[in-house]
Amino acid sequence: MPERALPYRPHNHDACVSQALADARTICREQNARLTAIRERVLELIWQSHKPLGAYDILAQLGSEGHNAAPPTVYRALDFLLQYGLVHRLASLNAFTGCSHAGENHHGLFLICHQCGTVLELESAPVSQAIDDAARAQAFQPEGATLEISGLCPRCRAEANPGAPSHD
Amino acid sequence: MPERALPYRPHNHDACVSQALADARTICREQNARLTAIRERVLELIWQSHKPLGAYDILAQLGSEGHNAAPPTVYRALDFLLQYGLVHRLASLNAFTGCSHAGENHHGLFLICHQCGTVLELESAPVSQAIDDAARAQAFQPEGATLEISGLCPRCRAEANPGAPSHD
DNA sequence: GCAAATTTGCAACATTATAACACTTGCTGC
DNA sequence: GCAGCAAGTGTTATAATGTTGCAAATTTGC
Repeated sequence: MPERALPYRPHNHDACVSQALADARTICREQNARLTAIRERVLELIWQSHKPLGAYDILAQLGSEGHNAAPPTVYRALDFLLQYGLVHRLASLNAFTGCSHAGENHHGLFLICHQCGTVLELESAPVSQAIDDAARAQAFQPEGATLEISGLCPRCRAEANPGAPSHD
Repeated sequence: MPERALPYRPHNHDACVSQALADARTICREQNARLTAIRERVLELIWQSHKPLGAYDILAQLGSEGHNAAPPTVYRALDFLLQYGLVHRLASLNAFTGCSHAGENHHGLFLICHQCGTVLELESAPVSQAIDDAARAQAFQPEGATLEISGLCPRCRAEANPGAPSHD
């Protein structure tokens, strides 16, 4: 599997989108789930950038392209996409972002730039392990995680402090 | 400093509350912040249990005791309490919980029982470290964290599976 | 084709949070 | 004490986010 492009660096974003859509189609086919036109369109809108989209942003975009949808339409599509792990909801932003590890059954760790809004999803075994240990130490049985880190992405960091070297 | 009682175990909860209020008064005095009647009352309501409270729950409780407040009153009190680290907001629940490490300038890790609603706040150096490492590996500069783990607390685990031994 | 199940459309509504502006309270310097 | 100012509170209205319930349309399995 090819390394995915980092959202921070310029990349052929159309390729991101078509890859995500192709993955989604595969996953849905395998699980006998129906990736209907609306669901696919919502997924595509979410993938239009690496910035999370609110449900009402999606609604507005659908509206501006003639599909006059009501909130439940969007929320149902989002529920479906969440259920199949194709998108994530970012609780700290009330917004949705495309899942870059679709099909891997994971809890992501999200790095959210409060400057430009870009989100990078990571998997980190050490983080998962540390959390699991901490929970176990309290006899707590973890089932789901919301891990959202807010800060400055490398690009915005560089802008804020142009002299500093980049460890990129 | 005495070990704090665990929310999961029966404890003298009045002591939790009065400790929290005393801490709050100290912190506010030190920082020349005004812990007014409303702010203190909101803090007390939040500490009434180890279950997070929604802003509108607080509003309702204030109402039921004759103080007919409007949403901004509650949200302003909450903003104040958040600012001085006396409460935390749980993004995954849209609710507020008392900070059990007030004054320590920290990001908590929250273990949220989806059965009984109880929340335990932890500090975990290994978790913080792992997250910091993961962020740094992406040249991302972390500033704030939302770490909320949903699962089963020991008490509810025991109820769900009475035969299992407790590693308490 | 047809019955059943799933999906979508739609209207209304619920919940969470904020804006704007007037009024009150408490502090500061004199 | 008290004028003047900043901080805090009250009140109304409204914005933003998310859900319920039911009917119509579409798809699926047979």
